[in-house]
Amino acid sequence: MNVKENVQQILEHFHIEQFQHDLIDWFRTEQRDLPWRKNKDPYKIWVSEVMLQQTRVDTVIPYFYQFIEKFPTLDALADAKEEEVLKAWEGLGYYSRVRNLHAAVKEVKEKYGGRVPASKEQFSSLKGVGPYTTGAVLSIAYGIPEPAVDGNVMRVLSRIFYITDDIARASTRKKFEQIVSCIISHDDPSDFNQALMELGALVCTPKNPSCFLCPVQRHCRAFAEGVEAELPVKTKGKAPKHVAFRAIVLTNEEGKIRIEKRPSSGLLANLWQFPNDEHAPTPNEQAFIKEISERYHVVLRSIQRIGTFEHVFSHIVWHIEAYKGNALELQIDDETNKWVTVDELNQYAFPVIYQKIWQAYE
DNA sequence: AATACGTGGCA
DNA sequence: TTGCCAAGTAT
Repeated sequence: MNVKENVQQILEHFHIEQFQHDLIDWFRTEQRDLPWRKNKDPYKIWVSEVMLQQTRVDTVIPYFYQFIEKFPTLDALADAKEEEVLKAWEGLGYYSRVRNLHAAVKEVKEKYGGRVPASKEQFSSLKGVGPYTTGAVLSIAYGIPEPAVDGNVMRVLSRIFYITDDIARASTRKKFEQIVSCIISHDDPSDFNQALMELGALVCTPKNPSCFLCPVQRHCRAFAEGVEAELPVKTKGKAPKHVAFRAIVLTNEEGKIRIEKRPSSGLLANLWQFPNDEHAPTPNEQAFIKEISERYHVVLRSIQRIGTFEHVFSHIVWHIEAYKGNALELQIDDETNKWVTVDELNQYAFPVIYQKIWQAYE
């Protein structure tokens, strides 16, 4: 059976207009008062959608306020230095999101005069703009009936239609996009898409869904069958790898701190960190002293242990043995290696794990 | 298709 | 405490 026939079959006996009405009516009275819902500024909607990728609403809210205050318009963000943009994102995670957003906004300023394109083709070609963000921004900001299928929507619809496809698989999202394309309200695509997500966040939750107060309970096949707790089907990923290494808060004779910029791709790209042996973990403290002395061209006689730190990423677990040490400085700064004062330290974006090490040092 | 890519919250 | 995330995208 091909995809279209499959979707046809799924939608058989489904009351589309009644569903739209029940869902949107609920959304209009029950939706949360969120900062990105104050207006339809495409730039602000876009920023919020990028921040919300894999990130909780409660976490995003303070970042959104601060980011918009700092970069109130698309042009303001386009004109900003990446250093400042990354700093505004510090602690939010998935930092390539904001580097892509920065690049995309620059492109919009140059090619489209600073106006976010309402064309699916043009908008979706921008860096960091995938199928979800395309649908979300075009529907919410411009009222264009495009599906915006995120984890909430897949969960809600897997229950409504009793769909048992594994939502961890990339291909499954396309099936849900087909379905949403068929059932989306053309009168109000914005409220429809947001309502589906809001329902997933407030009522049709991953655990213990509140079916008794669900506005679309009468449309839900999983509820009718009593299987809502079994859905959605989602296979789990593999266990993260463990990596152990050392890091050091290195001061010079002026009391300045040595920091270095991480590579421009990969984990925590372009963020700053303290000297470490992440890529070639040394077997003992003496070897670490030798390594740091040679790599940074400093005279380092002794180090003191600060403590052991663990940081869990989605795919890696870092175990860092942290030290402090004072060194005789023999090297000049460049773009990616600097001696900075304690005050200057807060201009640079650090991964959370290095913030923890700094706090322990102070 | 499968994996890389962050973080903090919650049961 | 350990697991599972939460409004995804790039490769």
